[in-house]
Amino acid sequence: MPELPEVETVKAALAPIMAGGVIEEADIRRPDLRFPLPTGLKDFLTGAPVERVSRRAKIILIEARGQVMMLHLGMSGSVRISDHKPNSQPHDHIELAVTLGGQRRWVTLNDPRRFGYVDLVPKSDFAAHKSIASLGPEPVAIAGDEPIAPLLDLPYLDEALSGAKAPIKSFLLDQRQIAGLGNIYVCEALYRAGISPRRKAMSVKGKRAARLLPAIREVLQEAIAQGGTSLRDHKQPDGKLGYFVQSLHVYGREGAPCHGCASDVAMIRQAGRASFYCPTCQR
DNA sequence: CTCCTGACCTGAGTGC
DNA sequence: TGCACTCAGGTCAGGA
Repeated sequence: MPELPEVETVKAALAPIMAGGVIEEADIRRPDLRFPLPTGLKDFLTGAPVERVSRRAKIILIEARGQVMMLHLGMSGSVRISDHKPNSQPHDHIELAVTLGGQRRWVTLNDPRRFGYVDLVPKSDFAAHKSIASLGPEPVAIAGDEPIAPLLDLPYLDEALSGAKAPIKSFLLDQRQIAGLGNIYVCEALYRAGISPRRKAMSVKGKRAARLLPAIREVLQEAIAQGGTSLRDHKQPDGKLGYFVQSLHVYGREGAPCHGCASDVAMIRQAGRASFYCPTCQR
């Protein structure tokens, strides 16, 4: 489900209700998601004063007690925030009760497919964690956030593109190159940049590369501003839908008219993933 | 190394 | 209705 804009939406909802507060209760309802949950997770969480909630790539970071709890939502993970203890839903795996400013709220992690994971790492080892160390730069800066990683820029992008033989579609999905993009926003960024997903990454240079960078930034920033993209069941933590789905130009629109030239949007498979694009506008 | 495939898991949608 | 099948927002191990 969640790419950078959806994860950013979750983090932006969690930060004001968790940072500076205390996790008073932690209900861990199964031993694993994609991986076994870290040993001692319940003890770590129970009574923990939360220092900060942030995000790197698609991973939510909750800092407390000298450690960082890493939360990845995988394909189907979501977070709900409730003012009252919620009725348990299928696939609610972790429920936290958090108190801040005298108000208690409940934070529930739901993940039907369990492709998500939770890990716990000392702050001093965070940068070396295998899910963090290999990540590429962050594509967008979030107003008010301290930078957690280098920001994507054109010199970096040009250099990274120049050595990549894979299609640009696969390149952009590779978290080691740029962190945070997923299938929706790669398709949309390539549409905005007028670049075919089939083009070899190393052939994206000059004006094409210069168009790609703002296309990536703008599509992500617009999606964040609209609360992400709700396709099937994705919701923001307050239960609202993400409205960026209205702004999709190609993703999920196979056979529908291109918004630019009215020819049919095409769908191909690349590295096992669907790529949607306009064969006329994207070269 | 790089790149691609299949696996992980459940639920929603489609077609018969 | 029911069943079989395909597909889904993401990684990750393994093989070419």
